[in-house]
Amino acid sequence: MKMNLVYKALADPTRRDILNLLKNKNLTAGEIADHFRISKPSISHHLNLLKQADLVHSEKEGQYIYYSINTTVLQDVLAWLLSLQEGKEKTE
Amino acid sequence: MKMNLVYKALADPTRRDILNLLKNKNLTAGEIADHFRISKPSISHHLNLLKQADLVHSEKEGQYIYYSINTTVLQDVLAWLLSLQEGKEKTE
DNA sequence: TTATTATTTAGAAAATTATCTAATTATTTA
DNA sequence: TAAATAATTAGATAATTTTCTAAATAATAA
Repeated sequence: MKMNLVYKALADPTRRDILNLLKNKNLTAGEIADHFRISKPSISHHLNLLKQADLVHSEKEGQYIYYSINTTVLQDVLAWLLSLQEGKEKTE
Repeated sequence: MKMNLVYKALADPTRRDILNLLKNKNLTAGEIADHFRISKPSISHHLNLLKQADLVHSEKEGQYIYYSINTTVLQDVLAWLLSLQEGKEKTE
């Protein structure tokens, strides 16, 4: 897994908002787009970046595409953040 | 605190490497720059972004400037990541 | 089959970011 | 004081990212 894609994906506020939306509920691309003022193609692009980072999964259902969050990759981010905090205990 | 600056700061691999370097040891700008192939002004720029995000602190000592990591802002990132994970427990 | 709806892909423009060299500022040493 | 060292600032360029409209694809409904 290319962790750089994960950090890059998390760097954009729109994408973080999308993850917040998917936190409790799986949504279609259209439902997601409805929450934002930017165009559907732009949202589609953000969803694609989230997918490349493996932060979301998509599943086609008829003419709809449902998106769901995948938090497994966040484990590595979490671990890294914790490691940064622990490191300081020695010198302080 | 503008959290967007934090996520943006963490999105660059060079800046993440800088944080890794500062994890155990405070270093001068020059010592940090020596770890990378990119120019000193570029490193200076990255340090500035990390500082704006409040992820590092700088202190002048004579002609040197010492940089140290500040992990307090990471609490919020950590909390958000955990909230994303928790949200899914309901639906799964 | 034709029209409508949902979504993505293509291609381009605008904005942001990363990087460089040259110049500047501040400090220390000879 | 003059030279050397540490670091930043300035200004430019290249690369990446965000966003848009228009067009394409796929599925459903009339």
